[in-house]
Formats: sequence, C-alpha cells, structure tokens
Amino acid sequence: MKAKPMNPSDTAIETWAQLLRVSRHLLSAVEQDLKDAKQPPLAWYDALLELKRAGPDGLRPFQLQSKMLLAQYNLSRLVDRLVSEGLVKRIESATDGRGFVLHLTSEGRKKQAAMWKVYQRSIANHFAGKLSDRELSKLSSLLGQLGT
Amino acid sequence: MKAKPMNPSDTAIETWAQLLRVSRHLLSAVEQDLKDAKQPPLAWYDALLELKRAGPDGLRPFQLQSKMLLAQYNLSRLVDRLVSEGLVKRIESATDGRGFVLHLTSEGRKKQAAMWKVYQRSIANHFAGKLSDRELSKLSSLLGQLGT
DNA sequence: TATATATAAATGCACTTGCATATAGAGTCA
DNA sequence: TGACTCTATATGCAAGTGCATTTATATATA
Repeated sequence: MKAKPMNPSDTAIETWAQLLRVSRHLLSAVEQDLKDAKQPPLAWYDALLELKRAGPDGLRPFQLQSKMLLAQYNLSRLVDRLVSEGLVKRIESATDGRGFVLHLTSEGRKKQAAMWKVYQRSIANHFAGKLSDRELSKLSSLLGQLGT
Repeated sequence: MKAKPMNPSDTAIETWAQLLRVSRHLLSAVEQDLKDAKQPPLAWYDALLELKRAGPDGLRPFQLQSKMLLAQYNLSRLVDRLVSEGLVKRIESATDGRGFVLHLTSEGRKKQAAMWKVYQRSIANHFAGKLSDRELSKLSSLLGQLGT
C-alpha cells in the first residue's frame, strides 16, 4: 500500500522558502568574505579540511567525493585545481590500480589554516553570533531530522 | 570602539556545517525531482512565481533581481532563457527608456503551474514531511534570526 | 580462466556563472 | 542646457558545472 502524500501546508512552504533564502544568503556572504581576503572558494576549504582530517593515509578521490557530497566529475576537477596549485598531491594507489590517494602538501596545510582564519570570522559574524547556544542546539536537532 | 569578535564554538561550527550539508542536500534532491519530471531548474520557478505574484503590472528586471537575490547578469540571462522559451515577455518600459517590464505569458503561467505540481511534492517529501507544525515554526523563527 | 559486470577516475562538449566592462537613458545641479 | 554622476541592462570572455562517455582496473561468475 502506498503512503498518501500530503500537500505541504502554507507554513511549511513559507519555511522552506525561508530556508533556501537564508542558506543562499549565508553562503554568498561567506564566499564574499573569502574573496575579499583573496582566498579561494569554500569548496577548496572543505576538501583541504577533509584531507587534513584524514591524516597521513590520505583519502581516495571517491572517499573525498562522498564526504563532500560532490558529483564525481566535479570532484575530479576540483582535485585538478588543488593539485595544480600545489596544495594536494595525487599518488598512485598501491592496492588499486584504478586510482590514487590524495595527500595534503605542506602548502595545502598552510592554505587550510589561512582560509580557516577568514572562514571562522565569517561563521562568527554571519551565523554563530546571531544564535545563543540553546538556539544553536535546537537548530542542529531540527537539521538533523531533515537530514534523515 | 570595536566589538570584540568571539570565535565560534565547536557546536556552532558543527551546526554551521550541518546547515550547509542539509541545505545543499535538499536543494539537489529538489532539482533532481524537477529533472526527473522533465521540468526546468528551480530558478525558473522562482522567477515565474514572482512574476505571477506581481500580477498584470509585471516587474522590472531589477525588481525581480532583488526578490530573487540574484546577480544582475545572472538575472539578465535567466530572463533571456525564459523569453526564448516563450514563458516571459520583455516589454519596453513606458516611463524608463533604459528598461523593460517583464510579464508572464500564458505559457509561462502554465509552466509555473506544472512545475508547482512537482515542486510541491518535492517539498513535502524532502522537507515538510520530516517536521511537525511546531518544529516548522521553530525552524522558521531560528531562520528569521539568521536572516536579520 | 574467460567473460560479464561493476567501480575509479578523467574528459569532450554544451551550458551556466562570475567578472569586468559597455551602452544607454535618468537625475542632478551649476 | 551641458557636464557629471547614477541606474538599468546587456555582453565578451574566462572559469565552473552537468552530462554522457571513455579508459582502465577490479570483482564476480559460469
């Protein structure tokens, strides 16, 4: 038997639109802050951070891809750019002839840190500063439900 | 005197990341639903809806732009596409020689309605169905604070 | 092990976006 | 009214993205 899909209420629609507006607005504010500080786009940060977290073993592109929720071809090209800027190395995988392992270079590590200085300020200004701890955790739990 | 900027807490950072993840995920799910239904991207819907709301007076491109939080050149090109699909008409403004007024065509009206059928389902499935009324209004109020 | 199928990653092409600038008309003010 | 400045919109070009396909290797299966 099929679940009966209910139409979303007006409140739901309005809140949905608000979510899109707010997230788009926040995102572009942050990207702008990065640009103003002559830093690369946010996606670079995400990739560098994941690679930093991954530690000395590095990450396979497909692993990074799934962490970043990025399309395969987009990741492939993002990695191209990171490599050509010297922030990341592609090293042939010892165990899988199809692929590579990605490692942060020391340049990459520096860039991640430099971006974080800016990004952190940006999160504080546009986001964290506008909500109390209590509100943050409420928001987090609501987002958690949406993620499921 | 300068406000002392506090670093965001770990919770704040985690919640921020969650917000980005969730909104990106929702957005791509909805875009995918539209594609699956052979409908154009969400941005088209937003534009068509605003023009529908604007009623018979239509909207100037710059007005539509500010409603949609879109860059000027992006709006200009979005309108190009809508016009070339016959969904929108550009009519020279009677009072301002620099610009146009945008009007929905009847095709445009139909397209808006067709997209809404899909979009509505999509909002219900990915968003509205996961939160109670109470939670929706809580979320709305939190987003409201972020928007300020 | 030969064959079919699945996975990892890259890439050509078309389309979209961002950036800087161009164009043209409006508004201001001496 | 002429010279400036501002606003509305478009556009050439470079960079990014989506899509479909390719290449190469791995895994499963008969």
